[in-house]
Amino acid sequence: MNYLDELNEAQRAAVEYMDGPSLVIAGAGSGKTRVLTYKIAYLLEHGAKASEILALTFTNKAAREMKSRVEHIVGPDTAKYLMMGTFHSIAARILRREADQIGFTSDFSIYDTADMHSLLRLVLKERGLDEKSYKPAVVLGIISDCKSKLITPLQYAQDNDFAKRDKMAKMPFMPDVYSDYQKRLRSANAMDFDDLLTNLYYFLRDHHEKRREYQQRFQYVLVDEYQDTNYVQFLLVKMLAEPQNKICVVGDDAQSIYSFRGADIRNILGFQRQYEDAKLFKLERNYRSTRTIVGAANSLIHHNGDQIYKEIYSEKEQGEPILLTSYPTDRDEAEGVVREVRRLNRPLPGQKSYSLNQMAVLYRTNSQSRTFENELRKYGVPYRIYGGTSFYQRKEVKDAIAYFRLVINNRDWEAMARCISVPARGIGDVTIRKIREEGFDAIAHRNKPVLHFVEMIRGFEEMAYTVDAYTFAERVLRESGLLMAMDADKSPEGVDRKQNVDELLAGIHEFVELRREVGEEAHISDFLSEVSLLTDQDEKQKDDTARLTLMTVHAAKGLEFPIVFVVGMEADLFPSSYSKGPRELEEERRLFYVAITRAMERCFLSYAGQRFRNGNVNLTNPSPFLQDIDAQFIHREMANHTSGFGPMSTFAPHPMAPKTPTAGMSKLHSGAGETVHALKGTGFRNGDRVRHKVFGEGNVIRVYEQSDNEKIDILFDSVGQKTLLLTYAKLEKI
DNA sequence: GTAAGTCGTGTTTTT
DNA sequence: CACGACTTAC
Repeated sequence: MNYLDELNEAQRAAVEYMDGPSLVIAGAGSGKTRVLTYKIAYLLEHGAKASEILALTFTNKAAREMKSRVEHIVGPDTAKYLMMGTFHSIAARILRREADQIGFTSDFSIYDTADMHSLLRLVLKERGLDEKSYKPAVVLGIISDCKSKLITPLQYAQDNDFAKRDKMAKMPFMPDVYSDYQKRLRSANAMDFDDLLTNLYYFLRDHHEKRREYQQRFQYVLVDEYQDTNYVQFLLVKMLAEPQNKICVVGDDAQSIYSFRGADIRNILGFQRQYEDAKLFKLERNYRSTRTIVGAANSLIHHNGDQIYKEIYSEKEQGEPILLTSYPTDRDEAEGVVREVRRLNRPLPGQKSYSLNQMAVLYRTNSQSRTFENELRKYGVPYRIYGGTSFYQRKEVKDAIAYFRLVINNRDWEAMARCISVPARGIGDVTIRKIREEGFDAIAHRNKPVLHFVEMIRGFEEMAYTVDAYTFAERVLRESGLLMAMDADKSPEGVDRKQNVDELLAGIHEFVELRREVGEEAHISDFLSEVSLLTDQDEKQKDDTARLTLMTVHAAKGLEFPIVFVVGMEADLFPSSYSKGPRELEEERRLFYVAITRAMERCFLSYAGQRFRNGNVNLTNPSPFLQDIDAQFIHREMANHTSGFGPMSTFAPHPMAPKTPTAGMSKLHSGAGETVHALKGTGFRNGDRVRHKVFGEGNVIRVYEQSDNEKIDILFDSVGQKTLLLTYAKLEKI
């Protein structure tokens, strides 16, 4: 086959080697996916059976993409036998098959974050523990951390260091909490995400025959994004690849950005120590970006210590320098970026034009998207935000799915709690607790609503395996009263929620149809086992309007855009204020590296002198990372206050400023010491002495007004070292 | 038992 | 600001 000609020397060497363990260090934009897909094709051509190949990814999207690309080369008939998927989905698939051997049924539920949260709260309540010291997010974090390191509740209880740490954190009963939590999961016939991995590991470790069977089956093991594996994933991969160790891991230590989720960069750094005969392939040629972008990224990442040495290079043109712009406020930043987007989208004659699809705005935190949304809406620029709460995490969708879950696994208490309370059917917390303690039967005969509920679910159970998933879902949601309750809610959010549930039903319908085409009938349980691991933000777009992409840097990993804006380049934001330690700082730097290397042609960086955060205006400093990029690649500029008032130094009223006060002004009280929201209007006059909530005192130099969005800017004299230009802040008069 | 009002807290998040 | 958890009032 001539596809090997499409590979460079390093890529080709990596593709052709499969006699033993190999590590492919794939720099950003170096054709990593290409190597993986061609490698699979190559294996298939050289005698491997599709079913012998196990390929593990981190996202469903990555798995789908790789599968479709392999399919393209070897054809669907071969490709369909490949074992390809995320760690979690492959683990779930095996565990469902072997469930009875470890005390679960094959219909076990998979608990997502919301379920885990509510289960934990139940455990805490039962133990009479205070959620102030046992913060659920923290506790779940500790538990997850333990699981990814294969520390059982028993081991946890015997560990003195943990005991000491928990005592300091005022959580002495952590071992009990952990243990209760696990017991509850088991009795609910449920696993959380981490359990999928640990349970599979323990199962294979303890069942020699089964282990040998799977080891035999998976002759070749390939792992994508290896830098993001945690300890249990490392062990699983290692175990499955034994004894022949035909294992190939692909990754980039410079793009390891998930250590906060348990990923251990040492897995990739130590691979060659783990397998002493491992071959190392480095893909250093970048096919994505200009030399400037690659050079800038290199200069940045070289400030990190621990890494596998490599020098990424590009053979493309030098390209434009990275433009670094400083703005007075976050709003100005958003406006400036939107202005640039529009300019690039609809350029002057003779200049290159870019579709909105070719541009992306990347930020550190989701909350930064709002400012951009406002500006984009103002100018009617179509955009699309990735991330946030995904479809299947939405309350209304979870409520609907809870019915299916409960019918399939009637020990799933979290699902039950949801079903019972939506729609409201006169069963409250007290009754739910009683049911939990005494069981349904004890309560049902003396409680009408409960009896009715039980009978309803029983009725659904009869249907579950006799009708297809769609018919089932539709009837359950209708007969449970959920659809009717949702129709009754005429509020805009309510209508929105109904739409989401309708979309869920449509999705189930599509699922059933797809299965039907292959001649299978899909039951609701089939849908459930597929959907429980789809946290995936639905890719499919309603129309083909070109849209500007907005997303976090994390979400951007693996993607590329001709034009990339990395915004909010400020200290305590990027790098995050939570990342003060050297290790954390290095991870943030890698994150910035990921951000820059998304850009193919042009990269814009920006920061604002002050930023509205958590209801306050904060003065900011430029990100220290900006110093890490070699100055030769950067061009700096300072933008004026662009919000429509003219330059900062001019105090003359803007021609567009309204002559009369803006709406809401009369409502405002601004007595001494009273907190006011400048957003709603301003009771301030030029020359007022004011105290800002965070930064002390100053004189009001000028009050600007703007009619179109009811936002008021107030320019102050020096507060600390800076002049504040407040757009929406809490102020006190003094 | 439910619906409206106050309080407090606040990264990133492939599964 | 903006959301979720808790408290208060029906």
